[in-house]
Amino acid sequence: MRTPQELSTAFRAIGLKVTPQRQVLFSLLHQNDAHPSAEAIHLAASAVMPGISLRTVYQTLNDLVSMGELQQLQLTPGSARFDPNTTDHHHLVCDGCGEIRDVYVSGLADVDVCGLDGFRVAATDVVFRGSCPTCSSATGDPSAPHA
Amino acid sequence: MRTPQELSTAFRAIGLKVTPQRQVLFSLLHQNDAHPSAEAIHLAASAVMPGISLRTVYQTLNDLVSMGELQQLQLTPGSARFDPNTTDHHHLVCDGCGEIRDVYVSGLADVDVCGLDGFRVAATDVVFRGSCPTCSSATGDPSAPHA
DNA sequence: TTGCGAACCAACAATCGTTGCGAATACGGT
DNA sequence: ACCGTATTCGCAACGATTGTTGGTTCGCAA
Ligand SMILES: [Mn+2]
Ligand SMILES: [Mn+2]
Ligand SMILES: [Zn+2]
Ligand SMILES: [Zn+2]
Repeated sequence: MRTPQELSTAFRAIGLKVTPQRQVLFSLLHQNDAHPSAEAIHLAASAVMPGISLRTVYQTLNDLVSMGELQQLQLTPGSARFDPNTTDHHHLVCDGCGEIRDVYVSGLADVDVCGLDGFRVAATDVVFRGSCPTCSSATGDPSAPHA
Repeated sequence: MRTPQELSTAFRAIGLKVTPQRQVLFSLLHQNDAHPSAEAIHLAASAVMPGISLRTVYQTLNDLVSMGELQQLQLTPGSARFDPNTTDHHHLVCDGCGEIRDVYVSGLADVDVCGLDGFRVAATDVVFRGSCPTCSSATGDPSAPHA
């Protein structure tokens, strides 16, 4: 996702107005690597601008997604997550706490894929599921310090 | 997923009963490679057993998932898809029609993953998104025959 | 500065996918 | 056949997201 300033310009360029609400959302999303849900963004926005409506948050998130500034992820059942990181990256999902982290994968082009007869691949998403360090140490860690 | 017969035995072994509804679901799911939604399964089951409730379908699907006989996939927003194929495989998702197909990937162990500091990976899911042959030929196919 | 139209909000209602609940029913070990 | 318990099913409720409408605010181009 581009900077709030650049997004303001981009919004105006396509006839969308740059409102205070949208500016708050721009800055909350900029370089946000937490992969927040709409609800989480609304919560954070409410701290800065009390009264901002959840409806407006969804509206703006959808705008950003269709502009290609934001990626919408559906890695688990439940609410969608939003990702301003539009570089080529993939994700770690913690089954324990639901945290999502960025991960960078190289050598993907070398894997051998069997079964795509005629299917045209536009994007490849790799999702690693498991436990984050916090959740790992909390339970069932065979490498935990003694008893 | 095992055969309906084996599932019946497995259900009884853990104190679950083998009802006609469940038997219908067992046979509809066995070797089903369509990655159906709960709704789709309910529809198919209704043809065989009119009156079977959607609630029962969800109930049994959940049982099968927690027994490890069925995989639950959430590859897009919307309804979950269920997959009796428990072999090591991955998926193609058609953005056009929503079809999901199996695909087999080898050489995944050789990719270089950067950024998993302390994260414990239990499973890796690869999702290829694009267009199936049908949807490709329908629109925007640069290799389509003439006009 | 003014004016048009876009965006906002509040307050709902509605949709979709899924689960909770409770009364009636049926499986299956004895 | 009997009985305890699991299962079924219909309906209500849920969480996430979107539609609507009417009144107000406000960006921004002229
Ligand atoms: Mn990311
Ligand atoms: Mn599959
Ligand atoms: Zn965790
Ligand atoms: Zn298709």
